[in-house]
Amino acid sequence: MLRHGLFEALLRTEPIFRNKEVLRPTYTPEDLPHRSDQINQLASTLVPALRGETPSNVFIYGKTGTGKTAVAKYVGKELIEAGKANGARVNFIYINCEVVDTQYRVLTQIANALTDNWNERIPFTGWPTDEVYAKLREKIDASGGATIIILDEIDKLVFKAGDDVLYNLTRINADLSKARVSLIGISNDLKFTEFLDARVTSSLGEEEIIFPPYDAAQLQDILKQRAGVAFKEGMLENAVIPLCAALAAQEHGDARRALDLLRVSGEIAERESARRVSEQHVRRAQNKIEIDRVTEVVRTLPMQSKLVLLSVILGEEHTQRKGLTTGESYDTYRELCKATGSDVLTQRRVTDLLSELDIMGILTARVISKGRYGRTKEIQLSVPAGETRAVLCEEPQLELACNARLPQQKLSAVL
DNA sequence: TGTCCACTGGAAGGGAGGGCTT
DNA sequence: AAGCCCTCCCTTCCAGTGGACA
Repeated sequence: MLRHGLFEALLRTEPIFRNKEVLRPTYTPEDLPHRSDQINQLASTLVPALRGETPSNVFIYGKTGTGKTAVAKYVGKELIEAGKANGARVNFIYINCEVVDTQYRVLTQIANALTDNWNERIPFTGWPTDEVYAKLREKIDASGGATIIILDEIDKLVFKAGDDVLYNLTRINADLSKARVSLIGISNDLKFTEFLDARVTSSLGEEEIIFPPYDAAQLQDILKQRAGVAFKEGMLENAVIPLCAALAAQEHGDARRALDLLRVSGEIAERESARRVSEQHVRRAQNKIEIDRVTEVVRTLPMQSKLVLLSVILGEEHTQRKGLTTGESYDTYRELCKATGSDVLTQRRVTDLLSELDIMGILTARVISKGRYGRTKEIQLSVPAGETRAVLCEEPQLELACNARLPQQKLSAVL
C-alpha cells in the first residue's frame, strides 16, 4: 500500500541547512582563518614564478585537518589569477598521491594536465616510463613559464613507488630550456623522508612550512565562519559550536573532524525534524562518526582478522566478563574456524593479528602476569560489540556462526 | 627463595603470488 | 615462457619473563 504524504511530511519540516556543501572536506573556502602566516610564507616562496624565475621547492608538513591542502590550493588559485593579471604564464597542477601512486601515473597526470588536445594525451598504460618522461619534458617546455606541481600525500607515493619519481622531477629543470618546474610536497607523516635519497630530501626541503594543529578557539572561528553559510539563521544552539570545537581539539586539532561533527549534527537534527541543532545532536554525531569509522575498519579487515575479532566478541559473551586471555580467545578462535570451515592459524600468528587489532584501536591487549598461572595478554574489546558483530555478520562465511552461534556446549566445554 | 606457568615476542625461513626483465 | 626478485602471510623454534605459590 502506498503511504500518501510520505515526502510531503518531510518537505514541510523547516530545513536547517542553507548550503551543506561548505562543511564538506572537498570545499575550499575563500578565507582561511588562522593560516595567514602559512599563506604568506607559501606565497612569498612562489612569487618568483611571476617574475620569470624558478621558485624553490616546498615541503609542507602538518597533521590531518590542519589546512595544508586548502592553503596550497588557495595560494595556487591566487597565483594563477596574478599570473593572468601580470602576463606571466603559470601552470598549477594538483595531484593526490593516494590515488595517483606510481611513477608512470604521476608523470602522465602532469603531462595530460598540460594538454588541452585529447589526441595528444598519454594513455594510462602502454608507454615505457622514460618515453613518458621525455614527452612530459617536451610539454612543460612547450608550455613555458612556471609549472607548480603539488604532490599531496607524498608519503603514500614514496611508500608505494619509491623516490625515483621525486628524483626525476627535482632534476627536471636541468633538462628544460624555456620553462621551470617547482614542487610542493604535502605530507602528514615526517617519517617518509628517511626513505628518500639525500639529494631528494635536500632539494624538496629547500623551504619547509609547518602547519600546527588548531586549538579549540581557532576551531571555533573556523566553524563560525562556515556555519554562517551552511546553516540558516538561528538554527544552532549556543553550545553547539564550542562543543564541536572542543571535541575536535581533543583529537589533535583536526578541522576536518570539527566540520564533520557540525555537519552530521545538523543532519541528525534535520532527520528528527528538530527545530534547532542542540548539544545532544553533537554528542550523537560524535558517536555516529566513531561507529562509522569502526564499521569501515572492521568491514575491510582480512578474513582471518575477522575470525579473530569475532572470537573475542563470542568469547566475552560466553564467559560473561570483559577481558580474555590469549589462550581463551585462541580456543574460541579454533572452534570458530572449525565451525566455519576456515584454516586454523597458529597461536603465534593469532597473537600478531591481535596486536594489529590493538593498534587499530578495535581492542586493547595488555600483558599481565597471573603469577603461578603464567603470563598472558588480557584482551578486551574497545568498540561496541553489537555493531561490530553486525558488520562481521555481513561476511557470508561468518553469517551462520554469527547469528546461530557456536554449539553452546562445545564452547563452554572449551572455556 | 626458587619454581614454574602460560604465555610473549624475536628470528629465521617457507611458499604463494605479483611484477619485472630477459 | 622462464627466471628472478620482492612482498606478504604464515609456521617453527625458542629464549625470556612477572609474579603467585610452595
